[in-house]
Amino acid sequence: MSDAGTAVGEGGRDHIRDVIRDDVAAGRVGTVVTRFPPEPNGHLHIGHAKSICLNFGVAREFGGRCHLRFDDTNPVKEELEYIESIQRDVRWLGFDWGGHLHFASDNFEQLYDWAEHLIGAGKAYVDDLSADDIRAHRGTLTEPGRDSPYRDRTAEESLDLFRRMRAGEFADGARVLRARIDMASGNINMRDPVLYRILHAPHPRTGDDWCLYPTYDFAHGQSDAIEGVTHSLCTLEFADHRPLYDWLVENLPVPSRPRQYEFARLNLSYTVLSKRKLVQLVEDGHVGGWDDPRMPTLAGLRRRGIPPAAIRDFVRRIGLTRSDSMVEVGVLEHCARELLNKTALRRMAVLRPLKVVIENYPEGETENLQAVNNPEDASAGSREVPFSREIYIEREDFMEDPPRKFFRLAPGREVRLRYAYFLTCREAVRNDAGEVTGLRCTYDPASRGGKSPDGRKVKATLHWVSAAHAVAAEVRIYDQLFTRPDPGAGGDILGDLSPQSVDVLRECRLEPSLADAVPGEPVQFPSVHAHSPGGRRFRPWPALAAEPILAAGLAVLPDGGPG
RNA sequence: UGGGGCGUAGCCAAGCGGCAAGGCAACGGGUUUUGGUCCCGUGAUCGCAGGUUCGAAUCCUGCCGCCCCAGCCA
Repeated sequence: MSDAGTAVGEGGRDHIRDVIRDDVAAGRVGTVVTRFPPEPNGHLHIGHAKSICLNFGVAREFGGRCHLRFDDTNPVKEELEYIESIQRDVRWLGFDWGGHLHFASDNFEQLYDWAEHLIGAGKAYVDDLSADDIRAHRGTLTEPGRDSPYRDRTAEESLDLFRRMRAGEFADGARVLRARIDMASGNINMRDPVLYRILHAPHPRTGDDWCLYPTYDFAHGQSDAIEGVTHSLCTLEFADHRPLYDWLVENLPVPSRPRQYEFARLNLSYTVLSKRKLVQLVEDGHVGGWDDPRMPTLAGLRRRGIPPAAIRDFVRRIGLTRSDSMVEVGVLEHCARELLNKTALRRMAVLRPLKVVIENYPEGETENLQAVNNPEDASAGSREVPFSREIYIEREDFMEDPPRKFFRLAPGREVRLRYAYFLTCREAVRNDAGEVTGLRCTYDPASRGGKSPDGRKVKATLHWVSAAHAVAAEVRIYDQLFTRPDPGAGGDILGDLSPQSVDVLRECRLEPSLADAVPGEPVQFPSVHAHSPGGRRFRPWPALAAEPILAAGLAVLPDGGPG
């Protein structure tokens, strides 16, 4: 275990680890080899984190290895940019593939040879039917399919055609290579699935070398076999493909015999994890980009200040099963809070400033007070915070006519200024419109540090910032992107977008030490009772986890859940 | 009416024939220089109905419900 939460790779007990344990115990596999196989057509999100933690975690637990393999078989959708970002995100999450960076495209030549092998064995044929005709022949869920008129053409003819497909003689969609399996199978994936299609498109890695590309089904299992993957772990929707996966691996002279096992994909409340929908959010400008703090992408979570160890802990907690489930975001938020509470530095920041003049504090004087960096961690030390006659406190920490349950400042009431002094409100200052523009207060010089010598108590502790020393900043408060736990379930995803999921506060005042904040290092603003843009009150913590581009005057507040 | 999966508390999830782990959430109470943290306390007879058994969430049968599959996407 390194930092709080789970160490990289720590796993539990589940149906997949049970199988692997048995395989190892029975001597069926020597070195356990897994792989995380993203298609480079989008950014990784929290759902992928589940698979990444599983694959890399299992490899580590069993002393094996995990490969990072890009399933780059569809050049029309894939881009180099994603190949880079995916590697960066996997590393950020805390995993390392060593020298095992692979690409399905590394195997294109071998896969092509195996396709010819299948043709030669009478187990695959070139079909001239159009995509529409193939669909029409496929049958339905309850009716068997019909043979293509080209299904029985000779191996020689298919081979000739297949070679000419590679040579570029035909247009996209003109012909495909199909496996000859069973058009009457109840499993539609076995009704002569397409193995190769013509695509005159440049590939991010192989350029113009090919004009026909293998489908996922033809590339995945064979790539596993080439790499020596022993346990090919994927989500439930591929369970239907397992018979095909097995059929191919059994009918081809592959160097090893991988096995596929499935687990349920992650569903998180109040967000969407489908690549198509995430792309839509980005492309239609509903968010600032893939790394918008409201996005469930790893890049977005990172900007929101959620540490990778919190994500690993989250994955460990939600378990691994074969049953569909919807995990509440609260679990993720809890993991982030728990870790951040132990590690984040505390700093004072006033989001909506209200000027306070301490009338009995000497004019022009400044003193430095000691403030603890993290009450949960003494080794984090302390810092000095300047204090003076004029300070800012949170506007909402004062109420002229407070209700029963309001414990903070009000006329005549005494509270504590964190790490400073006890403060008593004498009166509110108003402008012509009658709005409170400031407070006149007095302090108790004997309460320096926040302790009352006579033992009297106060019901609240306020955060504050010295007016003359404060750093001006913009703070953004983010809330959930969607208004319902199951976005889109009522029809349109866009209709469930929260009308205002971000609030930009431009008048914030931060304590001076924040000017030196390390970008990306989470910071907590104790006692900030942030409100979501929609008015919902966040828990008083955690307040900020920064992408602190504080240099640019920006800080980010992570979701806090309803308070 | 085809094939493949799944059904244990609000949400996850252990359990694999012997008297239903744990986590999150929620609700009480205590501590507290964060209305945070921390601490203590509070919840299920296991989709339904039969059957087998001394005994079943765990075995059998039949229902019911939910998810996935008809891309030349992955």
